[in-house]
Amino acid sequence: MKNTIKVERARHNMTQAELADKVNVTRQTINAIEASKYDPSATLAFRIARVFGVRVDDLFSLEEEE
Amino acid sequence: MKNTIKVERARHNMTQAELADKVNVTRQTINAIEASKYDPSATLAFRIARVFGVRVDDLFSLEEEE
DNA sequence: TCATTTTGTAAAATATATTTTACATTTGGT
DNA sequence: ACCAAATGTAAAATATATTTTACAAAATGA
Repeated sequence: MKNTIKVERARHNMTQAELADKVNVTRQTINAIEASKYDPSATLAFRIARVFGVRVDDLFSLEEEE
Repeated sequence: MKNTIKVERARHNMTQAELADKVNVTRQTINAIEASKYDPSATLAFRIARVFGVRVDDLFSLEEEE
């Protein structure tokens, strides 16, 4: 799972903490997802996409994990 | 999280077990997701959407959970 | 340079997804 | 009615996401 959250945050200039607030998770969760440390739940993926007004498919992509 | 997996399966006439196979999870996982017993991971959501050739956004939707 | 905000990271605890095994119910065809 | 395939479901085990607390490093502005 890759994603362009960092880019969207820049575009909307929003901090990790602000985004975390809006989607009801902790800052660390956003940080970890941005860094691809682990994948979000589908629900969280949708919430984040909604904040930026983009489709989940445009924000995330499946980088062939085995 | 709602989804139209059952419809897509019908359209492609594919069984839960077949779909499970294609996306590398168990039949029970597909069954539970169809029944909205729990939400899939984003990765799984993408894999399922890919099988049907649709966008994640078209297959799943966020039915305002609190 | 100093102070403040933002980001990176980590370990332990908790919540949730997924597997495994197993059985019951429904559905479709004959 | 019978048989087989498909679906529904459940409990315990395991994997993975997310929280909490806490600190270190980097970035930004004055």
